[in-house]
Amino acid sequence: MSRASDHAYAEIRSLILSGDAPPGSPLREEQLADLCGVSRTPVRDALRRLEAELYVVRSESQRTFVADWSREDVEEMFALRAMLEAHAARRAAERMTDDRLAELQSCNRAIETAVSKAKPDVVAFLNRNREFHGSIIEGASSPRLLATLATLVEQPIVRRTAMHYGREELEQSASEHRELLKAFAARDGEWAHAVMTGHIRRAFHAFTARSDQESEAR
Amino acid sequence: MSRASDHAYAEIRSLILSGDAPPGSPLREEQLADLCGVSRTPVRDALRRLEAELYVVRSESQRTFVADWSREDVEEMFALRAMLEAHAARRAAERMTDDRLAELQSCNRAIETAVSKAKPDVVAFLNRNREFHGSIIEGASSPRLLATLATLVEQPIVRRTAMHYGREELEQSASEHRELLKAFAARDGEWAHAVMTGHIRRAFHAFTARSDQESEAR
DNA sequence: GAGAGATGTAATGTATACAAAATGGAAGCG
DNA sequence: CGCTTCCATTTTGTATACATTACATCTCTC
Repeated sequence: MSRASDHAYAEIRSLILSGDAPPGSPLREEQLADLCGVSRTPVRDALRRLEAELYVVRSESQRTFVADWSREDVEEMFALRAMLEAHAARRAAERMTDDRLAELQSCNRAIETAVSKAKPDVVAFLNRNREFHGSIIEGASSPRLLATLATLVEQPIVRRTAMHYGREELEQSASEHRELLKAFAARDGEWAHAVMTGHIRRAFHAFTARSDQESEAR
Repeated sequence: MSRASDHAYAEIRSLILSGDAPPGSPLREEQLADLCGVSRTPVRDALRRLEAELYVVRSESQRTFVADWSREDVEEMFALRAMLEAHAARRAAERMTDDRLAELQSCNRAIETAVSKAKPDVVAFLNRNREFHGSIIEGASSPRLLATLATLVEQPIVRRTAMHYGREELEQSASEHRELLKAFAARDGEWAHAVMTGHIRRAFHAFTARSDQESEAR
């Protein structure tokens, strides 16, 4: 897409992900326009995209706010993600090519490298992890599914989960990916489905445990 | 939402659903603006919404076209819908209130009335059917799920499926709804899940059979 | 003093003009 | 004769000004 609109999208998204614009805080078009150095038109465009991707919500009076996810929302999001990604994993296993398998293996090696460092490289983990899951969805060869998933997988919550991962959880994640690769190598759809379900469910509980811990700290 | 933007949305959507703008045909902003009697700004807004709801697609050069669903796309859409609505049905059954149950029963009575007429009232069927499914999704009490589903359920394909239903298929659909109501009355999540899965799968096969038939006719 | 209504302020919605980009066709070249 | 390149035209992107709507505060009445 065009420059100004893309720039506004990236800028606002990063505001949200960094926490500079915390959940529930209002987003005024003119303020964002000034911040990005563009006019309101591309900002409105960016906000629409962010709304479709559930980063922001609009009140009935059309004011925009950073999305605030309740515990139930998060639970439901993980449940949906588990269903959808497990479905994608099954389809991907049934359609697995040698090329894609090699790509996935190489991707997970990069994840393991990022994790095994003295100070785990969480940003690299996140990027490679997204690449890994994205490649599986691609391998399911259903573009509509892909579009639907992309809006769920790329949620702030997911990123925050991993941002707070400890080494143990990061290694667990990479190990689950290895299991998934075995299922793919065997072209076993049911196996891949089951492993992916477990992978997402574990991530859910890691998130819940972490946020309970944070609540206590307060 | 505001008047002009809403109007443009409704107008363009109806262009697509009616078939006046067939799949693959280009949608030019200025032309649509003239048609709706508004400026390009609200038209752009409407197109963005329609894009998020998969009614239209944008080429890499940002031109907009009416979405063209391949057979695989349709198959995948139904598979996702089955998963998601069955999930919603399970949750709804587990949370079913007497009020909602009564509402659903009344809704399905309206469907049966529409179906049993000498000349089945397909438009009424469609509206009530959407109400029925919408109420179930609401009863699942997970707003994010609802938003995701709405984009899938309201697809042109779904509408066209029913538009081509014969009396037998319409009655079958109403009868499946009755079965679903029994599962809800029993607050049996698993039962509701199973019935809903069958309901959507049958709709899928009704659609495939119908479109195969149309292909032959050509 | 409390509540309802009005009014000013601040936000979003819309229209229009201009800028940039892409497409398609024509002309020139091999 | 086919291909490429360039230019005209069409289409979308952006900025800005103005209109409209929502919100908050203030005042007036009970």
